[in-house]
Amino acid sequence: MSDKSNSTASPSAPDGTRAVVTRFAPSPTGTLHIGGARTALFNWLYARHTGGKFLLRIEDTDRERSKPEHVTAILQSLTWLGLDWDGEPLYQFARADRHRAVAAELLAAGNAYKCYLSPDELAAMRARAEAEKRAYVVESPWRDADPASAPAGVKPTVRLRTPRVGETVVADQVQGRVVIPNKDLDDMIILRSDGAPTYNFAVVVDDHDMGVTNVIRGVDHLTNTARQTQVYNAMQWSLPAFAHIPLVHGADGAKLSKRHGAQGTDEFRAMGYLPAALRNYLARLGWSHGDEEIFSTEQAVAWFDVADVGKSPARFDFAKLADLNGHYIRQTAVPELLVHLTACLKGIDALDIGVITADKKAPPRPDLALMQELATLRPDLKTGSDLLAALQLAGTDRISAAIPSLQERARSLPELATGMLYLVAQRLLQLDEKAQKLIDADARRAIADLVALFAASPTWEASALEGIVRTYAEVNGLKLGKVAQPLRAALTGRAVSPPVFDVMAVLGRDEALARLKDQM
RNA sequence: GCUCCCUUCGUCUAUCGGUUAGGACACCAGAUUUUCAAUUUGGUAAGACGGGUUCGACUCCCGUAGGGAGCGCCA
Repeated sequence: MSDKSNSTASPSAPDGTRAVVTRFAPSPTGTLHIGGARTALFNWLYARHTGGKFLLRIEDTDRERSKPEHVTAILQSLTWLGLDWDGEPLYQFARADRHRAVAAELLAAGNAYKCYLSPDELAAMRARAEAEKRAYVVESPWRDADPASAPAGVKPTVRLRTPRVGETVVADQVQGRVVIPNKDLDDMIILRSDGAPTYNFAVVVDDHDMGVTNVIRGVDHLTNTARQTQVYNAMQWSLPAFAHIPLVHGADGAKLSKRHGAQGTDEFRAMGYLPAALRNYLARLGWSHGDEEIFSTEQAVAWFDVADVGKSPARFDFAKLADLNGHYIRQTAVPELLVHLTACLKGIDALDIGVITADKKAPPRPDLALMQELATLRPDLKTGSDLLAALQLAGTDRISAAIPSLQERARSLPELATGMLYLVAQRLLQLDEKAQKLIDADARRAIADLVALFAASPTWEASALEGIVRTYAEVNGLKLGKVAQPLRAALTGRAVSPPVFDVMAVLGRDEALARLKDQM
């Protein structure tokens, strides 16, 4: 991409219109925000829908805050989400010479000028504007001053010479026609005094050079677009189509932030959401296709259009995400689920269990719930990786055997793992309060009777074991629950678990009998 | 403060001047059930407010209120 960055025309689509090129342009100052993930998703969906290209640009011009590890993390998150990009990511900082060259063109054509206003002078102007309750609009005296009168030894910024009268119109595919009077738009700085290009300028040059036809980004960039439009006009470049999508808010309606429990895509992975579920949820947040709620990525690609994106901000609803996630967990085949589970457990390593649990209004953290449960059952296991190792010790075939009965009740991967804890529990099992209550004198007698019957069973299949218990209950005039619940308590240490006979089958004859005998 | 944007059940949304205002999540109740889920049946629940325009407004216009975003030599 970058080697032919001066090309202005994008390839033509078969029908003669320009082929669509979208881009996602994160700045690597942190991990991928969930709102950014949605922006990326919309760009990706639109590109795939139209058969166009989805490009990536790393906006790393802030040398202080940009970090290579953030680039890696962002790319990993996009990959995890299944959003593949075309070509190599473009690094904005590497293109500073090109940006300066365009600035020089603008200067030569008289569309930009050198401004010798100092930061102090600007601060004073802003303070005055605030005091007089006016909008802060810089009117540089250098716009029309004689360059010869420039102060010696002062490095100027370069400002765009923008129209003083009239208006700049953004024809937005989501927001509609947004009109901003030019008098409210001051002459933006395109080159800092150190020669570094500014964001609003670099974006235009890059979008143009990359052949971007459709800019889909958050509404927080709407006013930037007016400024960027002025750059396009000054260079006589054709404008891309703009679509400014509403932001994602937390449950309280404020912009999504740390206080809402999670905002990084990596955190959602640790919480055990499947990429397919997150994709489905995110797509449905602000966009709709009739009454469709659950749809495959292929369907989303087939249906997606920026015209169907709403204008109002949407609140993030963890309950709905969890419901969707449960759906996708049930849909996923065991081997694939195992892959996701492994990755998820590894991600729980660094999490501090002590944090976050205080706020009642905070969204549920299945990962933390898992760790708390683990702390009571196996205090020796401290991290998700420890648990993973313990599970692997129990045997992959056992894990696989345990999954089918668990996946239909789990709404997240950590929940799935929580349901597996009976596998790694060690004798003597620590029964929780509810489980202890289930084991009374009657229960002990029943367990003793059943242990004898089980021991005599030629097979250890769930159906056979169930037959034994059903017959026993019937003969003794007991409800099945009266017998099955104590078994559950003895086998898992909990009053809630997957079906007991599945549990017994997964544990195997020796371990199951031993746990039962422990409670006689 | 200034500029711009938004407003249908608790939440995400459908509706594109004529509907008993639909769906999904959540919630409540019933069925099913060895627990929890899953499944299934049913239920509660909405056009912010006030004016217009119109035979007729959730839908178009104006105002009010509430909410959001932007106002850097950050991105």
